[in-house]
Amino acid sequence: MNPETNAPDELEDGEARLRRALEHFQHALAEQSLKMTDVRRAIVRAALTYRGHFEVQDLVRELRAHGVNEASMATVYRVLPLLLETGLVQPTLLSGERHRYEVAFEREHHDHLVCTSCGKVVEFRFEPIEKLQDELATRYDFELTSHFHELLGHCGDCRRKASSPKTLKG
Amino acid sequence: MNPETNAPDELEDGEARLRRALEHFQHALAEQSLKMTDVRRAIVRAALTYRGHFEVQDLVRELRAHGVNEASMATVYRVLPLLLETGLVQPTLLSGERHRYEVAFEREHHDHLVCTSCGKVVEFRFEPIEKLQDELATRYDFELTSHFHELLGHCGDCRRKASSPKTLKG
DNA sequence: GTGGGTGCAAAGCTTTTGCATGATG
DNA sequence: CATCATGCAAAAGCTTTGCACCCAC
Repeated sequence: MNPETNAPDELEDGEARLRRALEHFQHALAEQSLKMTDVRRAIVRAALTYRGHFEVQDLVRELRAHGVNEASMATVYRVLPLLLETGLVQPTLLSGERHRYEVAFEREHHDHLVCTSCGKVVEFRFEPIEKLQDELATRYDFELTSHFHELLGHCGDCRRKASSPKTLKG
Repeated sequence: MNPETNAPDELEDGEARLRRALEHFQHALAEQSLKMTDVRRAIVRAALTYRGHFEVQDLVRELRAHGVNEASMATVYRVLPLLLETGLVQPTLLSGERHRYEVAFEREHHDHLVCTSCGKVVEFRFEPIEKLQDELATRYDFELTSHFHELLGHCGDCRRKASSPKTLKG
Protein backbone atom coordinates (compact mmCIF):
# COMPACT_ATOMS: atom_id res chain seq x y z
CA MET A 1 0.00 0.00 0.00
CA ASN A 2 1.17 3.46 -0.83
CA PRO A 3 1.76 5.25 2.46
CA GLU A 4 0.80 8.53 0.84
CA THR A 5 -2.72 7.57 -0.15
CA ASN A 6 -5.59 9.69 1.03
CA ALA A 7 -7.80 8.94 3.96
CA PRO A 8 -5.23 7.15 6.06
CA ASP A 9 -7.55 7.31 9.03
CA GLU A 10 -10.17 5.39 7.19
CA LEU A 11 -7.70 2.73 6.14
CA GLU A 12 -6.20 2.51 9.56
CA ASP A 13 -9.64 2.23 11.07
CA GLY A 14 -10.56 -0.36 8.46
CA GLU A 15 -7.61 -2.53 9.32
CA ALA A 16 -8.34 -2.33 13.01
CA ARG A 17 -11.92 -3.20 12.35
CA LEU A 18 -10.92 -6.15 10.22
CA ARG A 19 -8.79 -7.40 13.05
CA ARG A 20 -11.71 -7.12 15.45
CA ALA A 21 -13.98 -8.86 12.96
CA LEU A 22 -11.56 -11.74 12.59
CA GLU A 23 -11.34 -12.09 16.30
CA HIS A 24 -15.11 -12.02 16.66
CA PHE A 25 -15.39 -14.62 13.91
CA GLN A 26 -12.81 -16.90 15.47
CA HIS A 27 -14.64 -16.82 18.79
CA ALA A 28 -17.94 -17.64 17.15
CA LEU A 29 -16.32 -20.49 15.26
CA ALA A 30 -14.73 -21.89 18.38
CA GLU A 31 -18.06 -21.96 20.14
CA GLN A 32 -19.32 -24.34 17.50
CA SER A 33 -16.11 -26.36 17.42
CA LEU A 34 -15.39 -24.95 14.00
CA LYS A 35 -11.96 -23.90 12.86
CA MET A 36 -10.32 -20.76 11.63
CA THR A 37 -8.31 -21.14 8.44
CA ASP A 38 -6.39 -18.98 6.01
CA VAL A 39 -9.18 -19.38 3.47
CA ARG A 40 -11.78 -18.18 5.98
CA ARG A 41 -9.59 -15.27 6.96
CA ALA A 42 -9.34 -14.29 3.31
CA ILE A 43 -13.10 -14.48 2.87
CA VAL A 44 -13.72 -12.37 5.95
CA ARG A 45 -11.22 -9.82 4.69
CA ALA A 46 -12.79 -9.71 1.22
CA ALA A 47 -16.26 -9.23 2.69
CA LEU A 48 -15.31 -6.71 5.36
CA THR A 49 -13.36 -4.52 2.97
CA TYR A 50 -15.91 -4.65 0.18
CA ARG A 51 -17.32 -1.22 -0.63
CA GLY A 52 -21.06 -1.36 -1.03
CA HIS A 53 -23.38 -4.23 -1.77
CA PHE A 54 -22.09 -7.46 -3.18
CA GLU A 55 -23.26 -10.73 -4.60
CA VAL A 56 -21.47 -14.02 -4.10
CA GLN A 57 -19.80 -13.65 -7.47
CA ASP A 58 -18.44 -10.25 -6.50
CA LEU A 59 -16.82 -11.75 -3.47
CA VAL A 60 -15.35 -14.59 -5.47
CA ARG A 61 -13.97 -12.11 -7.99
CA GLU A 62 -12.46 -10.13 -5.15
CA LEU A 63 -10.81 -13.23 -3.80
CA ARG A 64 -9.20 -13.84 -7.18
CA ALA A 65 -8.12 -10.24 -7.66
CA HIS A 66 -4.60 -10.86 -6.44
CA GLY A 67 -3.86 -13.45 -9.09
CA VAL A 68 -3.98 -16.38 -6.76
CA ASN A 69 -7.35 -17.80 -5.95
CA GLU A 70 -7.76 -17.35 -2.24
CA ALA A 71 -10.94 -19.39 -2.00
CA SER A 72 -13.00 -21.57 -4.30
CA MET A 73 -16.59 -20.69 -5.04
CA ALA A 74 -17.81 -23.75 -3.18
CA THR A 75 -16.02 -22.62 -0.06
CA VAL A 76 -17.42 -19.11 -0.31
CA TYR A 77 -20.89 -20.61 -0.50
CA ARG A 78 -20.09 -22.75 2.51
CA VAL A 79 -18.72 -19.88 4.58
CA LEU A 80 -21.39 -17.33 3.74
CA PRO A 81 -23.92 -18.76 6.23
CA LEU A 82 -21.27 -18.40 8.92
CA LEU A 83 -20.73 -14.76 8.03
CA LEU A 84 -24.47 -14.19 8.34
CA GLU A 85 -24.87 -16.11 11.61
CA THR A 86 -22.04 -14.23 13.21
CA GLY A 87 -23.37 -10.89 12.08
CA LEU A 88 -20.37 -9.95 9.97
CA VAL A 89 -22.56 -9.43 6.91
CA GLN A 90 -26.28 -9.22 6.33
CA PRO A 91 -28.68 -9.63 3.40
CA THR A 92 -29.66 -6.42 1.67
CA LEU A 93 -31.45 -4.96 -1.35
CA LEU A 94 -33.91 -7.79 -1.47
CA SER A 95 -35.92 -6.54 -4.42
CA GLY A 96 -33.01 -7.27 -6.74
CA GLU A 97 -32.63 -10.39 -8.85
CA ARG A 98 -29.97 -12.12 -6.85
CA HIS A 99 -29.08 -12.21 -3.20
CA ARG A 100 -26.96 -9.30 -2.09
CA TYR A 101 -25.06 -8.69 1.07
CA GLU A 102 -23.31 -5.88 2.87
CA VAL A 103 -21.04 -5.48 5.84
CA ALA A 104 -22.91 -5.41 9.15
CA PHE A 105 -20.08 -5.70 11.66
CA GLU A 106 -19.82 -2.56 13.77
CA ARG A 107 -22.22 -0.76 11.48
CA GLU A 108 -25.45 0.87 12.57
CA HIS A 109 -28.70 -0.49 11.18
CA HIS A 110 -30.00 1.31 8.11
CA ASP A 111 -32.44 0.92 5.27
CA HIS A 112 -32.30 1.82 1.60
CA LEU A 113 -33.66 4.19 -0.99
CA VAL A 114 -33.12 2.83 -4.48
CA CYS A 115 -33.39 4.74 -7.74
CA THR A 116 -34.80 2.32 -10.27
CA SER A 117 -33.61 4.51 -13.14
CA CYS A 118 -29.89 4.73 -12.41
CA GLY A 119 -29.48 2.15 -9.69
CA LYS A 120 -28.24 4.62 -7.12
CA VAL A 121 -28.63 3.40 -3.56
CA VAL A 122 -28.95 5.76 -0.62
CA GLU A 123 -28.76 4.48 2.91
CA PHE A 124 -30.95 6.05 5.51
CA ARG A 125 -31.77 5.71 9.12
CA PHE A 126 -34.99 7.33 10.25
CA GLU A 127 -35.79 6.96 13.89
CA PRO A 128 -39.50 7.85 13.72
CA ILE A 129 -40.12 4.93 11.39
CA GLU A 130 -38.12 2.57 13.58
CA LYS A 131 -40.27 3.65 16.49
CA LEU A 132 -43.52 3.10 14.64
CA GLN A 133 -42.38 -0.35 13.63
CA ASP A 134 -41.97 -1.28 17.27
CA GLU A 135 -45.38 0.09 18.01
CA LEU A 136 -46.87 -1.92 15.21
CA ALA A 137 -45.14 -5.08 16.36
CA THR A 138 -46.48 -4.61 19.87
CA ARG A 139 -49.95 -4.16 18.50
CA TYR A 140 -49.72 -7.51 16.69
CA ASP A 141 -47.99 -9.22 19.62
CA PHE A 142 -44.78 -9.74 17.67
CA GLU A 143 -41.27 -9.48 18.99
CA LEU A 144 -39.15 -8.06 16.21
CA THR A 145 -35.75 -9.46 15.39
CA SER A 146 -35.05 -7.58 12.17
CA HIS A 147 -36.67 -5.87 9.26
CA PHE A 148 -36.18 -4.84 5.66
CA HIS A 149 -37.40 -1.55 4.38
CA GLU A 150 -36.69 -0.65 0.80
CA LEU A 151 -38.04 2.46 -0.89
CA LEU A 152 -38.05 2.39 -4.68
CA GLY A 153 -38.41 5.41 -6.91
CA HIS A 154 -36.58 7.93 -9.05
CA CYS A 155 -33.90 10.24 -7.78
CA GLY A 156 -33.88 13.95 -8.56
CA ASP A 157 -31.14 13.65 -11.17
CA CYS A 158 -32.99 11.01 -13.13
CA ARG A 159 -36.29 12.87 -12.93
CA ARG A 160 -34.72 16.03 -14.30
CA LYS A 161 -32.91 14.15 -17.05
CA ALA A 162 -36.13 12.47 -18.05
CA SER A 163 -38.24 15.62 -18.14
CA SER A 164 -35.80 17.93 -19.90
CA PRO A 165 -36.53 17.64 -23.64
CA LYS A 166 -32.85 17.61 -24.48
CA THR A 167 -33.39 14.96 -27.10
CA LEU A 168 -35.32 17.20 -29.47
CA LYS A 169 -38.21 15.14 -30.51
CA GLY A 170 -41.66 16.45 -31.31
CA MET B 1 -47.13 -23.65 8.62
CA ASN B 2 -49.51 -22.11 6.22
CA PRO B 3 -51.83 -19.75 7.99
CA GLU B 4 -52.30 -17.30 5.18
CA THR B 5 -55.13 -14.97 5.81
CA ASN B 6 -57.51 -13.41 3.37
CA ALA B 7 -60.03 -10.73 3.96
CA PRO B 8 -63.51 -12.22 3.66
CA ASP B 9 -65.02 -9.31 1.80
CA GLU B 10 -62.59 -9.93 -1.01
CA LEU B 11 -63.60 -13.55 -1.37
CA GLU B 12 -67.26 -12.98 -1.83
CA ASP B 13 -67.07 -11.52 -5.30
CA GLY B 14 -64.05 -13.48 -6.40
CA GLU B 15 -65.64 -14.51 -9.67
CA ALA B 16 -66.67 -11.03 -10.57
CA ARG B 17 -63.22 -9.83 -9.73
CA LEU B 18 -61.67 -12.52 -11.88
CA ARG B 19 -63.81 -11.36 -14.75
CA ARG B 20 -62.67 -7.79 -14.25
CA ALA B 21 -59.07 -8.91 -14.02
CA LEU B 22 -59.33 -10.83 -17.28
CA GLU B 23 -60.82 -7.81 -18.95
CA HIS B 24 -58.11 -5.57 -17.57
CA PHE B 25 -55.48 -8.03 -18.74
CA GLN B 26 -56.94 -8.32 -22.22
CA HIS B 27 -56.93 -4.54 -22.61
CA ALA B 28 -53.33 -4.30 -21.48
CA LEU B 29 -52.37 -7.05 -23.89
CA ALA B 30 -54.16 -5.38 -26.78
CA GLU B 31 -52.27 -2.17 -26.16
CA GLN B 32 -49.05 -4.03 -26.82
CA SER B 33 -50.45 -6.00 -29.77
CA LEU B 34 -50.33 -9.12 -27.65
CA LYS B 35 -53.00 -11.77 -27.67
CA MET B 36 -55.36 -13.30 -25.18
CA THR B 37 -55.37 -17.08 -25.15
CA ASP B 38 -56.94 -19.90 -23.17
CA VAL B 39 -53.59 -20.61 -21.57
CA ARG B 40 -53.23 -17.01 -20.42
CA ARG B 41 -56.76 -17.01 -19.10
CA ALA B 42 -55.96 -20.12 -17.10
CA ILE B 43 -52.82 -18.54 -15.68
CA VAL B 44 -54.67 -15.39 -14.70
CA ARG B 45 -57.36 -17.47 -13.03
CA ALA B 46 -54.81 -19.57 -11.15
CA ALA B 47 -52.98 -16.47 -9.93
CA LEU B 48 -56.07 -14.43 -9.05
CA THR B 49 -57.69 -17.22 -7.08
CA TYR B 50 -54.56 -18.27 -5.26
CA ARG B 51 -54.89 -17.86 -1.49
CA GLY B 52 -51.82 -16.20 -0.09
CA HIS B 53 -48.31 -15.97 -1.39
CA PHE B 54 -47.08 -18.21 -4.15
CA GLU B 55 -43.95 -19.16 -6.00
CA VAL B 56 -43.84 -20.02 -9.67
CA GLN B 57 -43.94 -23.70 -8.84
CA ASP B 58 -47.08 -23.22 -6.78
CA LEU B 59 -48.78 -21.66 -9.74
CA VAL B 60 -47.66 -24.44 -12.05
CA ARG B 61 -48.94 -27.01 -9.56
CA GLU B 62 -52.24 -25.19 -9.41
CA LEU B 63 -52.48 -25.24 -13.18
CA ARG B 64 -52.03 -29.00 -13.13
CA ALA B 65 -54.45 -29.58 -10.30
CA HIS B 66 -57.35 -30.44 -12.59
CA GLY B 67 -55.53 -33.35 -14.17
CA VAL B 68 -54.89 -31.66 -17.44
CA ASN B 69 -51.93 -29.37 -17.65
CA GLU B 70 -53.36 -25.98 -18.40
CA ALA B 71 -50.01 -24.33 -19.04
CA SER B 72 -46.41 -25.44 -19.33
CA MET B 73 -43.82 -24.09 -16.96
CA ALA B 74 -42.09 -22.21 -19.75
CA THR B 75 -45.29 -20.39 -20.52
CA VAL B 76 -45.90 -19.49 -16.90
CA TYR B 77 -42.43 -17.99 -16.79
CA ARG B 78 -43.17 -16.09 -19.98
CA VAL B 79 -46.51 -14.76 -18.75
CA LEU B 80 -45.41 -13.80 -15.26
CA PRO B 81 -43.78 -10.53 -16.36
CA LEU B 82 -47.06 -9.58 -18.01
CA LEU B 83 -48.95 -10.22 -14.79
CA LEU B 84 -46.52 -7.95 -12.99
CA GLU B 85 -46.55 -5.18 -15.61
CA THR B 86 -50.30 -5.09 -15.64
CA GLY B 87 -50.51 -4.99 -11.87
CA LEU B 88 -52.43 -8.24 -11.48
CA VAL B 89 -49.79 -9.63 -9.15
CA GLN B 90 -46.81 -8.17 -7.33
CA PRO B 91 -43.60 -9.45 -5.75
CA THR B 92 -43.80 -10.06 -2.02
CA LEU B 93 -42.00 -11.55 0.98
CA LEU B 94 -38.62 -10.74 -0.44
CA SER B 95 -36.58 -12.08 2.44
CA GLY B 96 -37.48 -15.63 1.46
CA GLU B 97 -35.34 -17.94 -0.62
CA ARG B 98 -37.25 -17.73 -3.84
CA HIS B 99 -39.34 -15.08 -5.48
CA ARG B 100 -42.88 -14.96 -4.20
CA TYR B 101 -45.90 -13.19 -5.51
CA GLU B 102 -49.38 -12.27 -4.41
CA VAL B 103 -52.51 -10.88 -5.99
CA ALA B 104 -52.44 -7.10 -6.35
CA PHE B 105 -55.47 -6.47 -8.55
CA GLU B 106 -58.10 -4.44 -6.69
CA ARG B 107 -56.26 -4.93 -3.45
CA GLU B 108 -55.03 -2.17 -1.21
CA HIS B 109 -51.31 -1.82 -0.62
CA HIS B 110 -50.03 -3.54 2.48
CA ASP B 111 -46.83 -4.76 4.08
CA HIS B 112 -45.97 -7.87 6.07
CA LEU B 113 -45.13 -9.10 9.51
CA VAL B 114 -43.50 -12.53 9.34
CA CYS B 115 -42.99 -14.96 12.20
CA THR B 116 -39.70 -16.67 11.54
CA SER B 117 -40.60 -19.48 13.94
CA CYS B 118 -43.84 -20.73 12.44
CA GLY B 119 -43.94 -18.93 9.12
CA LYS B 120 -47.12 -17.06 9.89
CA VAL B 121 -47.59 -13.96 7.76
CA VAL B 122 -49.69 -11.02 8.90
CA GLU B 123 -50.56 -8.25 6.50
CA PHE B 124 -50.69 -4.73 7.80
CA ARG B 125 -51.30 -1.26 6.57
CA PHE B 126 -50.09 1.50 8.84
CA GLU B 127 -50.73 4.99 7.58
CA PRO B 128 -48.26 6.82 9.84
CA ILE B 129 -45.38 4.82 8.40
CA GLU B 130 -46.58 5.41 4.85
CA LYS B 131 -46.61 9.09 5.61
CA LEU B 132 -43.11 9.13 7.04
CA GLN B 133 -41.84 7.29 3.99
CA ASP B 134 -43.10 10.08 1.78
CA GLU B 135 -41.47 12.61 4.04
CA LEU B 136 -38.22 10.75 3.87
CA ALA B 137 -38.38 10.50 0.10
CA THR B 138 -38.97 14.22 -0.20
CA ARG B 139 -36.00 14.88 2.02
CA TYR B 140 -33.78 12.85 -0.30
CA ASP B 141 -35.36 14.27 -3.44
CA PHE B 142 -36.80 10.92 -4.47
CA GLU B 143 -40.13 10.27 -6.10
CA LEU B 144 -41.38 6.98 -4.74
CA THR B 145 -42.97 4.39 -6.98
CA SER B 146 -43.22 1.51 -4.54
CA HIS B 147 -41.69 0.03 -1.44
CA PHE B 148 -41.19 -3.17 0.48
CA HIS B 149 -41.42 -3.28 4.22
CA GLU B 150 -41.02 -6.58 5.94
CA LEU B 151 -40.91 -7.00 9.70
CA LEU B 152 -39.41 -10.24 10.97
CA GLY B 153 -39.81 -11.62 14.44
CA HIS B 154 -41.66 -14.10 16.61
CA CYS B 155 -45.37 -14.10 17.10
CA GLY B 156 -46.98 -14.36 20.52
CA ASP B 157 -47.92 -18.01 20.11
CA CYS B 158 -44.40 -19.05 19.25
CA ARG B 159 -42.89 -17.01 22.06
CA ARG B 160 -45.18 -18.61 24.61
CA LYS B 161 -44.54 -22.08 23.25
CA ALA B 162 -40.82 -21.49 23.42
CA SER B 163 -40.80 -20.17 26.97
CA SER B 164 -43.26 -22.52 28.61
CA PRO B 165 -41.47 -25.78 29.48
CA LYS B 166 -44.74 -27.68 29.70
CA THR B 167 -44.55 -28.83 26.12
CA LEU B 168 -42.15 -31.63 26.76
CA LYS B 169 -43.42 -33.97 24.20
CA GLY B 170 -41.40 -37.04 23.61
C1' DG C 1 -4.56 -38.01 15.63
C1' DT C 2 -9.34 -36.43 14.81
C1' DG C 3 -12.73 -33.78 13.25
C1' DG C 4 -13.38 -30.29 10.57
C1' DG C 5 -12.10 -27.61 5.90
C1' DT C 6 -11.14 -27.30 0.92
C1' DG C 7 -11.09 -27.87 -4.12
C1' DC C 8 -12.85 -30.04 -7.92
C1' DA C 9 -16.28 -31.81 -10.57
C1' DA C 10 -20.79 -33.48 -10.80
C1' DA C 11 -25.41 -32.96 -9.62
C1' DG C 12 -29.63 -30.22 -8.49
C1' DC C 13 -32.58 -26.45 -9.12
C1' DT C 14 -34.71 -22.57 -11.09
C1' DT C 15 -35.21 -19.83 -15.11
C1' DT C 16 -34.39 -18.82 -20.07
C1' DT C 17 -34.32 -19.86 -24.94
C1' DG C 18 -34.47 -22.06 -29.86
C1' DC C 19 -37.49 -24.09 -32.76
C1' DA C 20 -41.40 -26.27 -34.89
C1' DT C 21 -46.27 -26.15 -34.42
C1' DG C 22 -50.74 -23.96 -33.37
C1' DA C 23 -54.01 -20.22 -32.46
C1' DT C 24 -55.55 -15.25 -32.34
C1' DG C 25 -56.92 -10.75 -33.97
C1' DC D 1 -52.78 -14.98 -42.82
C1' DA D 2 -49.23 -12.37 -40.39
C1' DT D 3 -48.08 -12.44 -35.64
C1' DC D 4 -47.91 -13.88 -31.65
C1' DA D 5 -48.22 -17.96 -28.27
C1' DT D 6 -47.03 -22.58 -26.76
C1' DG D 7 -44.67 -26.92 -25.59
C1' DC D 8 -40.74 -29.39 -25.52
C1' DA D 9 -36.19 -30.03 -24.69
C1' DA D 10 -31.84 -28.10 -24.34
C1' DA D 11 -29.19 -24.60 -22.30
C1' DA D 12 -27.86 -21.42 -18.95
C1' DG D 13 -27.20 -19.76 -14.66
C1' DC D 14 -26.71 -20.24 -9.51
C1' DT D 15 -26.10 -23.22 -5.52
C1' DT D 16 -25.27 -27.62 -3.27
C1' DT D 17 -22.91 -31.92 -2.57
C1' DG D 18 -19.75 -36.25 -2.76
C1' DC D 19 -15.28 -37.39 -2.30
C1' DA D 20 -10.41 -37.51 -1.66
C1' DC D 21 -7.02 -34.97 0.47
C1' DC D 22 -5.32 -31.32 3.79
C1' DC D 23 -4.90 -28.85 8.04
C1' DA D 24 -6.20 -26.54 12.59
C1' DC D 25 -6.87 -27.73 17.18
